[in-house]
Amino acid sequence: MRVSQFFISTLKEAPSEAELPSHKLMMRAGYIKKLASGLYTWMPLGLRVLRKVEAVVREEMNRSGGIELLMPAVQPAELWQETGRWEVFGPQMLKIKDRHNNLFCFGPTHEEVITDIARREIRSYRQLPVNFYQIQTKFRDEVRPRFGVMRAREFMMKDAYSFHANFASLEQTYQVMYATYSRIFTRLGLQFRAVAADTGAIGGSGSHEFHVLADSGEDGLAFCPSSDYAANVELAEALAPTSPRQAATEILRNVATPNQTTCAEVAALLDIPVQNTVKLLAVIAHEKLVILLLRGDHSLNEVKASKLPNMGDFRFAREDEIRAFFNCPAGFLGPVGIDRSKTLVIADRSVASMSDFVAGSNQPKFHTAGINWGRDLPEPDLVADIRNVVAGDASPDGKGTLELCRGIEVGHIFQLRTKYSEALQATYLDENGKSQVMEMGCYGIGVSRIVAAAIEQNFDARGIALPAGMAPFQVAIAPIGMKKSAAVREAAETLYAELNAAGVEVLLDDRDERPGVMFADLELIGIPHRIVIGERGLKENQVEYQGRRDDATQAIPLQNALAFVQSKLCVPNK
RNA sequence: CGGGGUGUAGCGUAGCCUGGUAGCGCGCCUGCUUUGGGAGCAGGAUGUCGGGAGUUCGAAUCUCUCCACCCCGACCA
Repeated sequence: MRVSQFFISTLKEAPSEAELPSHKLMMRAGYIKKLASGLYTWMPLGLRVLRKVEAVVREEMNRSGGIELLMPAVQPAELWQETGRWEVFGPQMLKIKDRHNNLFCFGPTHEEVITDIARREIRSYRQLPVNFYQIQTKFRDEVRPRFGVMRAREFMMKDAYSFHANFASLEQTYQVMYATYSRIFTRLGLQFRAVAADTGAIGGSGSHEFHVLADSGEDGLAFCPSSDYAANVELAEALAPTSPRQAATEILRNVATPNQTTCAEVAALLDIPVQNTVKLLAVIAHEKLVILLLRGDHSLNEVKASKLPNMGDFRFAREDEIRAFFNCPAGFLGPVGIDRSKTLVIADRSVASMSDFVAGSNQPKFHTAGINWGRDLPEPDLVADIRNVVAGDASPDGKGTLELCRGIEVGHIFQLRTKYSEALQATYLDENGKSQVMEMGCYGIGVSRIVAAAIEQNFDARGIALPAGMAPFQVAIAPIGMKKSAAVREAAETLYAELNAAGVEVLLDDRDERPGVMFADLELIGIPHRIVIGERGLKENQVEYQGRRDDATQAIPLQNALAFVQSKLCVPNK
């Protein structure tokens, strides 16, 4: 491709709305253009990258037995009403009406449609298992789209759905998909981690997420370096302390804390470890105020808490609800002296094993110290794991301690079991001629998100430095003074023709720009290999090579340029 | 949806407090020069100052209102 016949639009300054390096660079490199919040055009350059990712995903899906099809993006409401998700999905689903006033949605996912296909097309156990997939645009009306295509409303997804005669078959395909996903992310040159995950709104049993590791990731991950335990922090279990609760040694007393409202501030004032403090969170569950107790340095895990009996969709209590119950402003709330007939006290496992601890007093400007369970207040109504794990916690598999990192979720696989096949009556006849409900799995990859995540992991001060498998072009030729110098022109055109003939994706910068402009653009847009051709070098019969991650150029004989580039393409550019 | 913030040319921004000709850098167009790290000179184009209403002789600037976008939180397959 010649730059003069392609379309490149780079920016020296990133639009002010971009925060993340990947977002800024994708805007600056002209990969994407924003149309509206969460809606982006993939410009020619960015689209080439997107297609590279798609191609790898498609190849690996085909290789592992996936069968590609393409379902409609627009789906009738009736199908969603059958599974009850028309209501459950809520405002995240874009609902639309056609000219006949019939209701549709722009598909946020395709369990309903594919299960409808399965129930119509699959009659016999002989047709199972089968694994359908598609690569297609999804729309989810996110509450807060952000970070460019990282969390866009319209995005490209690969979604696969498998159907099985029994659970063992599902488990087998699930393992195949797990391995396939690992291979896809490895091939794309990404650092990633697979973690056990919560199943969320999609439902089902087993589930794993695949995360590209990046500090800017929106998800917290817990993993154990000395075992293969890894889980989303949402799910990672915080074990109960192994040492039993110590006997009380202190007397119960109020301490003045005139300006201290957080556990850290109180601990600092009293010169005690923050681990000796307890914080109280007041939440409303089923219209009843519930008290959650956490150690001062711990944070609430809302996913865990919402799974407790009667907690369901709880919310934090408002200031007026707190005052009505405690007769005290937030910041000084504590568990001692509470009317336990009107509330439920749920203590985190770590809090339940504490003694002589400090908490609010339910009087402004005072905290209470020397609190002990049993002596100063009744035991908790419920002791449960309701906190997020922290680095250094014991691994739930008992094989070491946990570490934390952050990740960008790029893949998620689920064992759906019969949630959708039952609702939509997707059945088949087994060997005995008996009707059975199909087992189902589903497997998603955020194709467009991978592009952003990969850049998040592969950039430098000069711009995007994607792994070779994802770069928009493999090689760039930058001729200096091309219009003026016949020698330069001829050498550049010859090498360009040779590389094209050899099937290399080569970009010839024939704009006749100054060298600095060409270099800056080619580096910004992330071409892994660059050949510079100038009169200076041609006098010595040489051209220059520089890899995108190299610090310096190296001279190579002109006649070896083709072979040299080809040798570079054979080794991973990482 | 709650809290905070921002809207001025394609991008980045100044001006707003204290009302009076809309400015700068980059980019873009023309010409000449230049050609090994985002060139120089000369000339030029592009703004309904987010929309609407109001106050005023006069509004980018003050007031009200709507909209869009961004950040934090909640939410999230």
